[in-house]
Amino acid sequence: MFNLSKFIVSMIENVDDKPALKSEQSAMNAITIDCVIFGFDKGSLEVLLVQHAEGISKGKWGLPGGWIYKKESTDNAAHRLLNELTGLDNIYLEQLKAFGEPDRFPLRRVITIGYYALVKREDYNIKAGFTAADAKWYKIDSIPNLIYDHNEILAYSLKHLRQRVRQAPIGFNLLPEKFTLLQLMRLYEEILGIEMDKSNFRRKILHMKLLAALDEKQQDVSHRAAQLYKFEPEIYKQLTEKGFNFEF
Amino acid sequence: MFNLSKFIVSMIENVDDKPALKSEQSAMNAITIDCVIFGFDKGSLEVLLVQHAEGISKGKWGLPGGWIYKKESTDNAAHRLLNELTGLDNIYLEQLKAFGEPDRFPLRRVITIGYYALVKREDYNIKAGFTAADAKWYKIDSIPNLIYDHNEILAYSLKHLRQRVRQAPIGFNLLPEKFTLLQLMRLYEEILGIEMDKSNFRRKILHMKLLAALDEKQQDVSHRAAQLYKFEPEIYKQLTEKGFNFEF
DNA sequence: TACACTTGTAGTCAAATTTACCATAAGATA
DNA sequence: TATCTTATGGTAAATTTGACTACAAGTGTA
Repeated sequence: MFNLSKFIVSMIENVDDKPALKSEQSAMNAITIDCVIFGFDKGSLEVLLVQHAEGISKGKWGLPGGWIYKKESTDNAAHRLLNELTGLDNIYLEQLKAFGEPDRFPLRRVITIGYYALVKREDYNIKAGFTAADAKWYKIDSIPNLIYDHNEILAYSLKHLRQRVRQAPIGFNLLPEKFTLLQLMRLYEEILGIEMDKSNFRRKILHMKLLAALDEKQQDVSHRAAQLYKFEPEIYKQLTEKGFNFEF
Repeated sequence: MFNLSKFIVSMIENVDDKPALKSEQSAMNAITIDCVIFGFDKGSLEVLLVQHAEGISKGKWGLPGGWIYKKESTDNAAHRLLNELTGLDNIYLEQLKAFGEPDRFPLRRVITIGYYALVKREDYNIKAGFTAADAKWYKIDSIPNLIYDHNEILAYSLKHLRQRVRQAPIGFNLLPEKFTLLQLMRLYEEILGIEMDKSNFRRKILHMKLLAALDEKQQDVSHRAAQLYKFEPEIYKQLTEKGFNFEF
């Protein structure tokens, strides 16, 4: 099987020895992209990390990343790298910021642009095509020591996510298409690290009119099945145009 | 007089002809910094622009910017450039994001990192040392066509400022040390483009306990002099640690 | 001095929202 | 049937918001 993460990481470490890319594309050589990929599984917020297979940091984990082709935008590069890693398209992806400490990369001066992505674990599990030895989901409260400044990038992205999730309904990108109100609440509780009241959360979120009740209920649960809802991007769009505030 | 903005801008345009920098420092060559410098004067939010003196975009205005030395962080580079331009230290400065469209710079592939700064106009007026022909404050509702993607960077920074100003009390950086509540309210009105109620604003902002009333009143006004206040960073720090929400 | 004018400051009150609860419903399981 | 778990609906007090009124403290002027 093609070992993707080894490929991605080795590109960076070996840049001084050989052409940066095995691809036909020519890439910029002082600037990279690193992605923090968030997932949500069984009540826990997780991050997808890849393992270094060779070089000075062999065996250590890091954020997936890579180089930017000269003819693509940085956003495109991030999408491309994400697709190469997970097989997913149309992922929610946003730039965080550039990380530019002069000594962040040991071999030479490389600035990296951090991105963060939110993926639905159900989609990911189906399409991902590499072994667990290469890439692995880590709970955010048990992240190992990462290469370079990747811990810093991760910490920043988490801080950013916590802020962002209060401003816009991006949390839905971490849930399945159909979800219950309690699932949604647990997601917010986990991301924000707070406890909420079921009943009040319910009233508040429904009052926003962002959710559409489906004609369906939860299946295979050993208790009363909850109503399933889906997120309505259309309505969100309408509301934001009128200056809408998404808060808890 | 040393023409600073000509210096700054020419560095970028002439990079193919000669060494990028007239300085002794060596700089990275595919990545720049551009700064959106906000000021607040007579009730209007303004931005400091510099004029191109030569090259293909002679006479056109743009954001002040420059190159990053190999041995300095991007944040340092932004502070240094800002200091070279305005003579100011300790300016409030934050990174926006990297702008990486492949054709944003016409001559070759250059990615720029956008920063935005908030300056007190009173400080600026004292120390700035170049002619009005080089650099000029523009009201945000009458920005001319700028070089490259600088209009886009400016638009993004404005959007960002509007969001940020609701999250954290950064607006104070645009006001003098001592200010009245009405001045502060006008600032928020201008930035957010809304109208507020004097009395309610007063109640709300004082309730946050972020302001300290000074033993001083406004001078030389032809009406009842208002109480002067100053911002208390200490208290803000305490409050943010407890999870504090700054909203209007 | 009296008066109008401007802005600052305090307070009121109804409406809306939040918070902390409680109560019941709807299943599943033993 | 009894019991357990989660879903869902509701209530009442506390708090916050928004619209508005009233008055205070100065300036400038007739």
